[in-house]
Amino acid sequence: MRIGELSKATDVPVPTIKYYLREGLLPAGELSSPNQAAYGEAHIRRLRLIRALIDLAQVPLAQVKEILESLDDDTESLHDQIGRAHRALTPPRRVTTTPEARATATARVQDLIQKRRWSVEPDAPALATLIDTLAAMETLGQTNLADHLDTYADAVETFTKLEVAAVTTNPTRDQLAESVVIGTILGETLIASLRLLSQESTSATLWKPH
Amino acid sequence: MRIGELSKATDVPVPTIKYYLREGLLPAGELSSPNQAAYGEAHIRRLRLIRALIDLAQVPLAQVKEILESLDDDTESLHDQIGRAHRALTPPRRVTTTPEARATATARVQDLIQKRRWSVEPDAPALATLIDTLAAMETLGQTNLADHLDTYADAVETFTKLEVAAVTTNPTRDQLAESVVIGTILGETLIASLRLLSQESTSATLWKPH
DNA sequence: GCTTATGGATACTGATACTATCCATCAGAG
DNA sequence: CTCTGATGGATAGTATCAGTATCCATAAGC
Repeated sequence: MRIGELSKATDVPVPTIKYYLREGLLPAGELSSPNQAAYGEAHIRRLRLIRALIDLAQVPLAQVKEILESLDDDTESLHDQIGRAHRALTPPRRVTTTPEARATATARVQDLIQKRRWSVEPDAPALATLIDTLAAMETLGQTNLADHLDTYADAVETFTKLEVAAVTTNPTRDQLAESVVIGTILGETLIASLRLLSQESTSATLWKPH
Repeated sequence: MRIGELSKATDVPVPTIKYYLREGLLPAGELSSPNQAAYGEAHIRRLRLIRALIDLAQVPLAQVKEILESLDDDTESLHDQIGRAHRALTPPRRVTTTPEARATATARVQDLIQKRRWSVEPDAPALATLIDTLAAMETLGQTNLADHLDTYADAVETFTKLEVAAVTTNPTRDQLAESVVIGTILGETLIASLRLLSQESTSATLWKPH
């Protein structure tokens, strides 16, 4: 397959494919002569994955690159690969909330983690985001949701169990890793859009004028 | 309060506050003379809300503006205000999946909506995202999750019920609208980070080397 | 042999979210 | 009452991101 056909198959413009090749997101095709390369099915799959992560999950290109490198590196443990995917989903934030709100939020989260016997690294990226979010809700005078943290955590544990079960049926380590990463990232988009649909429906019945 | 104090109170640099004023995200202070304006508590709140939406929920500035305008416009129905928040969370995507995958996904989603008696506009932004996400999962050979759509939908309905209950205790329409919008947007960040924590914990116990 | 496509390199673009600078004015300290 | 530093407003500049565009020598396929 030449680059034009790859472009047609994935609907990604040729210059964009070239860009991904330059950036190292896509492995080079097999060169038969200095300006002739052949691409295969793997390139189509990879390109589709890249676009799904960028377009659907809004993962920055640099993080996509990291994730892909991690997936291609079979010396890395599955746990570390997941860690990278997580980091891709939680960009570094510099949030300001009142120190009191932060303290309350931190305590609440620590409590949650302890009660659920979750084993979480203290520098987990999602930990900071969770604390910041709770603190922001508090600062904005929106405490109601935080009071139901436990209910949220229950639901979220259900998701995780489901995903682990779904994913461990995968035969090979490679496929497993890819499944987990796709599930983690696209799963988030899936849940978010489902939630919006459910909200819209509820909003329509409760608050739609007339 | 002068702009410098506002800056100190919120930890947002003065030039950034000026920028938000220019862009119409923040209402102007009360002018006492051509170069002297006074800001109040409302400005602090507003600024904190803006930063939470931008930093935590990654909502683009232009969308933040739209949401705030909608919140300030009391002729708009709550349902429409929620609609705007939803649109802010679902940027227009141009995704390519195989037509077959799209068809399957569309049918699946229609089925889900019908069975749950959700009332959703056919052009709801989240609808397209959900279909695209399922189609992408299918195209990427990751069908497992989609088979549990119903379980996800159950959990998500729980969220919505919880949020509606939490929010309808608000006395005034204004506060209600703000609560709903904050809950919708920051709630997403909350759920996402909780999910990552749960995943990390599971991953640590299952797959952490040694 | 002629048109079109290709790989590779380099340069340019548009959007986003700020920062920086300038300036005339003004408040408050000394 | 003067001097310093902040302020409102305007305009210009910057960094990052994610591509697009252009050029060129070479190769494919009719």
